[in-house]
Amino acid sequence: MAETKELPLMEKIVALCKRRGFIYPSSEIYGGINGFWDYGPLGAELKRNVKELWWNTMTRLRDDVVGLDATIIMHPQIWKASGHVDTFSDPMVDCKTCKGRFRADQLDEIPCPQKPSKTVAQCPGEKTPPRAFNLMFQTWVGPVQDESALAYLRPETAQAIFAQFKNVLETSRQKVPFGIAQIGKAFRNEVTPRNYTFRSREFEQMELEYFIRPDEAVEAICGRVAAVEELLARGPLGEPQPDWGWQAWHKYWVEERIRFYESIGLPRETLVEYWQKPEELAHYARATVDILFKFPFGKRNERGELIGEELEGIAARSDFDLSQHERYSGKPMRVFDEELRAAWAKLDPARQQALWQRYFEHRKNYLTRTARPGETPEQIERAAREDADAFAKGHYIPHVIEPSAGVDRLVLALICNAYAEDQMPDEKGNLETRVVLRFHPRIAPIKAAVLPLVRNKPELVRKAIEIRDTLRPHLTVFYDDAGAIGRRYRRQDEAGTPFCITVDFDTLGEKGPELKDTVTVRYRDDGRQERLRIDALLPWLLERIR
RNA sequence: GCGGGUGUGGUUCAAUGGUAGAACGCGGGCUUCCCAAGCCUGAGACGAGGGUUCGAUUCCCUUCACCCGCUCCA
Repeated sequence: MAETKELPLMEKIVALCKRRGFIYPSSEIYGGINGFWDYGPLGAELKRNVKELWWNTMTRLRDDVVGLDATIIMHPQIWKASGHVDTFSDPMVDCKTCKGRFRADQLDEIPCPQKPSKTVAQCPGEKTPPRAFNLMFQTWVGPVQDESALAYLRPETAQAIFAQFKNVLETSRQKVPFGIAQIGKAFRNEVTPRNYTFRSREFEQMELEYFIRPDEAVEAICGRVAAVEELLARGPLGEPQPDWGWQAWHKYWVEERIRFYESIGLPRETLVEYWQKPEELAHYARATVDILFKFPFGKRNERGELIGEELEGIAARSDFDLSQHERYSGKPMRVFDEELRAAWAKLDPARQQALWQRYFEHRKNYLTRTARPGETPEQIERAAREDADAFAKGHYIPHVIEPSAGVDRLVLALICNAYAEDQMPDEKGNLETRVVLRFHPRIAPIKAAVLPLVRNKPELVRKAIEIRDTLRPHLTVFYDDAGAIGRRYRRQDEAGTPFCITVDFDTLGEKGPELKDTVTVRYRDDGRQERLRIDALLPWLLERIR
C-alpha cells in the first residue's frame, strides 16, 4: 500500500517483538531503564528453547562436558586474578573543547583530535578531572557498605568455571581433555548500550571452558602434535583425536559451534567466521575466532554488504586463567596426567630435554608477563623451572578453549533471521502481505496451535480442547477459538508457530466416516494443508520439532 | 559521556494553547466461517517532573527512554 510509509526493517522487528510479546523495555511503566530488556511470553519460551538446546548439545549429548551453575557474586579477588578490576576501570578524561574522551594514563601519547601535532596533554582545551569508568557493577556484601564489603556482579560467567575447576575435576570423574559448561547472567555497565538487546547491561551467557593438554604433553604422549593445516586439508575435523594440539581443538570448537547455529536455523550464509588479527587479541588469547551474524543494524563493508556482529567468541586462552587463579589463590591448579608420566619415562633424554625446555620457556614467558612488583627474574626463573620439573612428572595446568556465546544476541539473531514478509492469498484470492517468523521448529516458542474452526459449535470446541490436552504434556501448544480462522492463522504466523491444527466439521464425521477423527494440519511457511488422524498427531509433531 | 533527532492507545500515525482522532490490533456478541471477510459492541494514549498561563499534549526548562553519528566495547 502506497499510503503506509515503509519502516526500516529493524524498527518493524522491534514493533513486532513488542506487539507479540517477545521483548519489552524493562521497567517500561516508569519510563524504561537504559540497557535492560525483558522477555514476554513468547520471548521467554524462545529463550528457554535456545538455552536448553545449547545445554543438551554441549553437556548431555557429550561424555566429556559437565555443567556448573555458579553464583553471580563471587569473591572479589576473582576479578583481580582475571584482570577485570584493572582493565575494566580505566580513569578517563573528557575534553570540553573537542568533546573527546581519553584514558588518563595516555594523555601524553594520544594526539589531540583537533591539533594532531600536539598531544592531548599539550592541548589547551579544558579537561575534566579523571573519572573512573568501571564497567563492573558494584555492590556490598552484608549490611555495612564499606570498602571491605565491596563485591562485583560478574561481568562474565567464565571465571566461576575456573574458580571451581578443581572441585569439578575431583567430583565428576573427568580427565583432561574435558569441559565445564555454564549458562547464566552477567552484567556490564556498558558506556553505550545500543542496537536493541544486542548490547545490554544485564545479559545471559552460555560458556564452555574446554580444558586440554599443553601441546608439549600431547607431543610427549603421541610423539607429535597433529598439524592443523594437514587436518583441515582433509575436510572437517570430525571426532577429537588424542594427538590434537590447541589449534586443532580450537578449530574443532569453531566447527562445532557453527554446526549448532545451523541446527537451530541460522543459515551458513548469515554467519561469518572471523579470525581476530594479532593486534586485536586480548592479552590472554593465542587466537580468537568470532562467529558473526549479519544483523540488519550491523556495519557494512565498502561494497555495502553486512559484515556481521558478534554472536560468539571462541578463544584459545592457553593456561592463562587457571595460572592466574593459582597465583592469586595460592591453590594448585595442576592436574596429574598418568599418560604423560608413563609416556615421559619412555622418551629418550634428548626429547625430554627439548620438551622440558619448551614448557619451561612457556611458563617463564607467562610468569614474566604477569610479574608482580618486586618479583625478580631469578624468582621467576625458579618458579618456571619448578613448573617444568613437575611437568616431567606428569603435572601441568591445563590449557583452555573457550566458546562463549551471548544468549540475548542469539535470540535477537534468530528473530531477525526468522522475520519475513511474503504474499498469501486472502479469501477472495487476492495476494496480501503477511508477516511471518520462520523459526526452526526446534526453537519456535509455540510448536502447534489448536483451533476449532468455529467456536459456537460445542462439539468442535470440545474436540479441540481434548487435542490440546493430549499434546500439552509433550510440547508447547496454544489454543485459540477467537475470530475467523484466517485471522488466527495469521496470528500464529507472527508468533512463528510452525503448525496449526484445525478441528472442523469433517473431524466430527459430517462428511463421512472416513474423515472422522482427522484434523487439518496447516504449515506456517506455505499455508499447505494436510489431513491427519488425531491419534497420529503427537508422534507426527514430535518428529518435526526435534 | 558528547552532538543531532524522536517521544500521542498494543502498533503505526494525525490534529490542537481550551472536550485528543484514525487505521490496524485487542475484548465481547452474531454468522456450518479454511487463510487478517462482514455486521453490532466495548476497552484503551499525550514518557516523567517543574515552569509560564485563567487554562499546556501543544510554549519553556529539567529529566528519562528510544534512534543516528562520535566515544567505549575486558
